Amino acid sequence: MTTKELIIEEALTLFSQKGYHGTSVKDIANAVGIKDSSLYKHFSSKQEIFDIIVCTMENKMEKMSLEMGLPPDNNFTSAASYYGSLTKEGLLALSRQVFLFYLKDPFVARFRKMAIIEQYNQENIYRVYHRIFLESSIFYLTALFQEMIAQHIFVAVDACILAMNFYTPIFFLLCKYDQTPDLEAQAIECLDKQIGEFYRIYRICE
Amino acid sequence: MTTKELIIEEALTLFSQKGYHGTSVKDIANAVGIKDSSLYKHFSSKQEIFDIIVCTMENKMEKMSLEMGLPPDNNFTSAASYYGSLTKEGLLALSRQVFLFYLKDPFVARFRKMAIIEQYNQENIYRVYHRIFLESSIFYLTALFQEMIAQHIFVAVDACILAMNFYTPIFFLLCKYDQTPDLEAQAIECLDKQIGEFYRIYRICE
DNA sequence: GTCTATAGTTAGATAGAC
DNA sequence: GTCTATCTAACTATAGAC
Repeated sequence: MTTKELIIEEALTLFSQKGYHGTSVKDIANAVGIKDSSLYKHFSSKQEIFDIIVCTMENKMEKMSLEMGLPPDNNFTSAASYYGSLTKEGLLALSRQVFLFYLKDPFVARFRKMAIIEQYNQENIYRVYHRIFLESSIFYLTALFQEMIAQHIFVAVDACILAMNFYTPIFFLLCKYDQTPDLEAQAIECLDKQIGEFYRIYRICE
Repeated sequence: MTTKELIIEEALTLFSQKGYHGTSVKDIANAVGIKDSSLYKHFSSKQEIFDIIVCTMENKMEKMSLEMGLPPDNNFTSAASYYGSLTKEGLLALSRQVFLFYLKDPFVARFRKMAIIEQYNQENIYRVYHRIFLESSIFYLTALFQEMIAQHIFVAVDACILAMNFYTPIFFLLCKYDQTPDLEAQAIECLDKQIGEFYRIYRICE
């Protein structure tokens, strides 16, 4: 890893814990193991470090979200069929995978925390955070459930409602168990109950 | 309003927008209309201002949460009967009232934002925020729905699941529409759909 | 690309006049 | 209880040696 990448890395960790203003250039340099003045050979300002993190993570998150969890490709019809073939246990496993990815993936977890604490302060991260965690998720799931309803996998209710019922407990649990990795089992138990209920209500049995 | 109260007031506004480290003592003093040094006649440090806000808001929030929205008294049996008599429109109105209170009440809205952006940095506000917005809400609703199930108002499923299904969309929408008061109608529309669905699924019709 | 040295600014906080 | 003046420390950032 280059020094530049190391700086990004340590800055992300510190920003996600103490926030932008709570982290000094010296803190970052210390974490990297260089003097604060040396840092300016790689970046022109502290703000630039932050902005580059936002850009980098924006692309990374977009890519990860696509690979992970939801669309294997961007074809909703095949995705719907694929998920439709899942048993209840398969659906539980899938939701756990998505939840734990957002909760524990080192990049995603730090980025989410940084975004949460800097969203009112830094315009760029507000947009990215809201797009990824509050808009795209619902948008994608709505389209997916729409297709699954068309394929008679789920009962015919407003797909947006399905998306909300599926995703909002995940979002809530992410916020709730953010700082308590030791309570992961409890989080998963609650998640399983919600997804189980979702399956019970909306899944059309063969 | 005394100067001391004014300081608390302006500090809360600034902390909720720019965070603790993003707000200087001078910023607060300017907002109040005094010199920064004068501020130390009322508080011994910047941290003390923050801590007093947390304590004050903790009590205020606790009281408001009780008055508002949910329990008219702490008797779940009567509360359950009361809410059981609500029509669908009554339930929608109630959920809207709770949502808009958390979203727009000047104290609650600022406190929630401050809590969100300082939760990883200040231990005291982490506890208060999680207790009020992530634990108590679910805990209270679980007890309430438990009682409503016993009274055959709702179908007999795990009351905790009901509480999550009722509350997590509200929580999600609070996060989503925090900074966009102009999109309030859109938020309410989505909330109504979720609560309507909740009513449709779980309410036992006479 | 790292270091030392330092400029220039702002931060939180105190002393003492009124 | 507000002000001016001031202290000390920390901050972002730059200059220049190696």
